[in-house]
Amino acid sequence: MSLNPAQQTAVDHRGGPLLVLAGAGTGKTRVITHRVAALLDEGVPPWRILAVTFTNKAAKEMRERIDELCDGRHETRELWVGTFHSICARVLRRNPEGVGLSSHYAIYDTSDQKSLMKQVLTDLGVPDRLYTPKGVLGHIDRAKNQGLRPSELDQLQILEPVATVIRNAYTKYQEKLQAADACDFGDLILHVVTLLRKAMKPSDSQLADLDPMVRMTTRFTHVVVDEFQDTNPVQAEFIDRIARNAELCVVGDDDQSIYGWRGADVDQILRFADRHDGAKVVRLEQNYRSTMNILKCSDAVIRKNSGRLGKTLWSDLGEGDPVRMVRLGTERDEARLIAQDAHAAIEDGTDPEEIAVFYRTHAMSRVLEDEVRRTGLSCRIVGGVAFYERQEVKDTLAYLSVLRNNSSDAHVSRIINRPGRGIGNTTQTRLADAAAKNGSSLWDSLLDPEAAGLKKAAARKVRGFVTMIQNLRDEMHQLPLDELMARVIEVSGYREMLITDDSEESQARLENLQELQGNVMEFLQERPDGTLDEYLELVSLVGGERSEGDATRAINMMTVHSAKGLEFERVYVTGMEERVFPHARVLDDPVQMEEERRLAYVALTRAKRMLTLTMAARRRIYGQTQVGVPSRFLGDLPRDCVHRVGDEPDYGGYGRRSAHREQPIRRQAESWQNDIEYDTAPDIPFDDIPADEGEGVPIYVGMIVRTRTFGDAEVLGWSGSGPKMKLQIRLGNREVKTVLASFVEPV
DNA sequence: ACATGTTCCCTTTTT
DNA sequence: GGGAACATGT
Repeated sequence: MSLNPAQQTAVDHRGGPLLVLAGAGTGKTRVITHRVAALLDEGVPPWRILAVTFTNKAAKEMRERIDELCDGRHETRELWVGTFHSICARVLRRNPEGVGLSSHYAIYDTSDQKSLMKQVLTDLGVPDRLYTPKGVLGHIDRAKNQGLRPSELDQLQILEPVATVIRNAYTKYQEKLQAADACDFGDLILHVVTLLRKAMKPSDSQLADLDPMVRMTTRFTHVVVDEFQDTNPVQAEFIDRIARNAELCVVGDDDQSIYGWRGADVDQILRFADRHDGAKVVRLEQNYRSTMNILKCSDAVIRKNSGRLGKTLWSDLGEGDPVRMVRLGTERDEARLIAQDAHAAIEDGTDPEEIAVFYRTHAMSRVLEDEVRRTGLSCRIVGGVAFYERQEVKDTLAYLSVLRNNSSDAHVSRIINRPGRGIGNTTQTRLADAAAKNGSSLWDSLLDPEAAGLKKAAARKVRGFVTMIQNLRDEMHQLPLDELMARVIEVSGYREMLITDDSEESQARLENLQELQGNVMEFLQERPDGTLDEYLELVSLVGGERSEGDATRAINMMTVHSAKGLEFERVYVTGMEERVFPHARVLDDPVQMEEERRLAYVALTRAKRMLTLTMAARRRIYGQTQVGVPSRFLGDLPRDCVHRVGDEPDYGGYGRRSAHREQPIRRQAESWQNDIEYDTAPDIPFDDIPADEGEGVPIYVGMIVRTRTFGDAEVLGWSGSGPKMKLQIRLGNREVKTVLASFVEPV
C-alpha cells in the first residue's frame, strides 16, 4: 500500500522543522519509518539519525519496521533508536564523569528511590508523618521533569515550610545518589541535559572539538521524535539541544496526551510551530484502523475538550458494527461476560492476539484474568507486576550490580541477608550506623565489622558475606555473563534456598530465575560483546515491559495507558463508571478531567472492528462496594452508533447479590450469541440506581446523610447489609470515612 | 534472629 | 480485600 498524499508530504519534507499531527490510526509509524528509510536511501549515514520513542516496545517495533523497509541496503544497526531514557543512559554511560558518576553507575527504580529517600528524611530529622518518601519524591520528580535543580526549586512555587524541606531533601538525596554511584529515572534525562548545557558554551573552541558532549550536539543531522505530545520540558530541552544541527521532525497527537501526571506538557506540541521558525505542519486525518461507528464515538468523546489543535478523523472502512454498551451486575459478571464473548469470538475464528481487554487501574485486572482463564482461554497481562520487579529477579540483579558497584547501599542491603545468612536487623542497623558515622558506604563498614561494634559471631557472618562477594568478583572477569549469573544464583545460596523450600511459590521463583538466565543468553546473542553494565542498564530501563517470551496465542489485558499505540480487532473497555473511568481522583479538576477524556479517546480508538464498553452496577473497590454510576463518557456517545445491552433492571440492593449471581450472566451471553437484542433497560446509563431495599430508607450514592460526629456527608458507597452495613461517606472537609449505617440518618 | 500477629495504607496512570 | 511495614512473642 502506498502512502497517501499527506503521509508522502511528511516523509518528503526537508530543510526545516516538521510537525506531523497524526490522529489515531492514521499511519504515524509508517510515516516515521518511511522517512528514516528515505533518508538512508538519500545517503544520510545511519549514525547521524536519531529516533526517539517513549516505550521500549515502540522503539523495538520502529527498528524492526525500518529494517524491513531497508531490506539490508543499510547498516541500520548504527541508527540510534530508543526511548528517551535508554538514549540518555547510553550518552551518560559514555560521559559519566561530568555529573559525578562512574561508568558503572546504577539506575535506581522506584523502590530503590524510596529506600534512599527514607534514609534522607531520617537524616534530616523530618517529621515522618508529614513527609512520606513518596510524597517528597513526587515533588523532586516534578522538579526534574522541568529541568530544575535544588537551587531552582522556587520555580515550582511550593509553599513554606514545605519548600525548605523539599529543597533540603532534594539536595541531600542527590548527594546520596552520587555517593552510591547511582541515578534515578529523572536524572537520566536531567544529567544529560546538564552535560549538553555545559557543552553549549565551550571555554576553548579547540578543546571543544574533542569534547564528546560537544560532538554529541553536532552528531545528528536528523532527529525524529514519536509521541511528542508526551514530552515534558526537560525532554523537550534535550531534543532541542541534541538536535542543534539537525532537521527535527516531531510526530504526535494532542488528543492522545495522557502523561500529564508525569510532567508531560501538551504545550510542547501546541507551541511547537511557534518555537521553531518556519516549521511545517502536516495533518494526518485518514484513519486506516477503525470503522466509522467507532470513530464517531471516539470523536464524540474527545470533542468536548477545549484547547485542541483539532482534527476530524475519517475512514473508508464503512460503518461497521455498532459500538456495544453493556451494563452488568457486578465486576464479576462483567468479567464473565467478556470471557464468554471473547471465547465465542475465538471459536468463530478470531485470533486471540486480536482481542484486548482494557482497564483503568491494575487492581481491576485480577477478576478479569480469573474469569478469562476459567473459560479456558490464555491471557497475557501487559505491564502489571513486571518480571523485573519480582523479588528473586531483583535480588539476583542486585548481586550482579554489587559486583561492579559496591557503593550502592540500596543494593548491598537488599542482598546482605537474602538468602538468610544470619545477618539480622540489629547487625544491619549497626553496620549502617557505622557507615553513617564515617560518611562511608555500607560496603566499607562491612570490611571492618568489629569497628561497627559487632560481636564475634555476627562479625564472622559478615566476613562470610564479604568473602563470597569478593570471590564472585574475581570470577566476574573470567566468566561470560550467563555463567556469571548462574554462579551468583548458586554461590549466594539462592538456588538451594528455593529448592529446600518445596512450596509452589519457590518453584515459580526458580522458574523465574531460569527465565532470567534465558534472558541473559538472549542478550548475549544479540550483543555478543555486551558487558555487565550494558545488561543491567537494559533491564533497569526495560522495567515495566514483560518479556514476551511466551509464544502462546493469548488475549491481551492491559491498562488503557499501556494500550496506547496498539490496535486490536476486538476491544473491551471495562469499568465505564464515574469514579472508575473517569477516575475518582480527577472528578473535581477540570484539567485532569480533560486528560481523562483523552485517555478514554485513546481507549476507544484502539479498536478496529468491534468495540464493547462495559460497566457494572456494583463494584468492589478495596473491600468497599461502590455503586456504578454510568461514566459521563458513555453519555457522550451518539445514540445511533451504539447498541445498548443491559441485563434486566436490577434495583435490588447488595443483599440480593447471591441470588442474582446464579444465572443472569449465562443467559445474557447466550442472548448475544443469538443476537437477540435486549431492550429492557433503555435508559440504564443515565439513571441513578437506588440501592438498598427493605432496610428502611433507601440509600443511594450522592445522598446526603447527617451524622452526629461529623455533620452532613455525602454517601460514596457501601458494603455489607442489615445491621452490619457500612457506608463510605465524604465529609464537608472532603475527608472520606467509613461508618456504620446505623450512625447516620437521612437529611 | 526469626515466626507470627497486627495495623495501616492503599491504588491512577510509567520510564 | 490485600500487601507491606511495624510490633510482639518465642
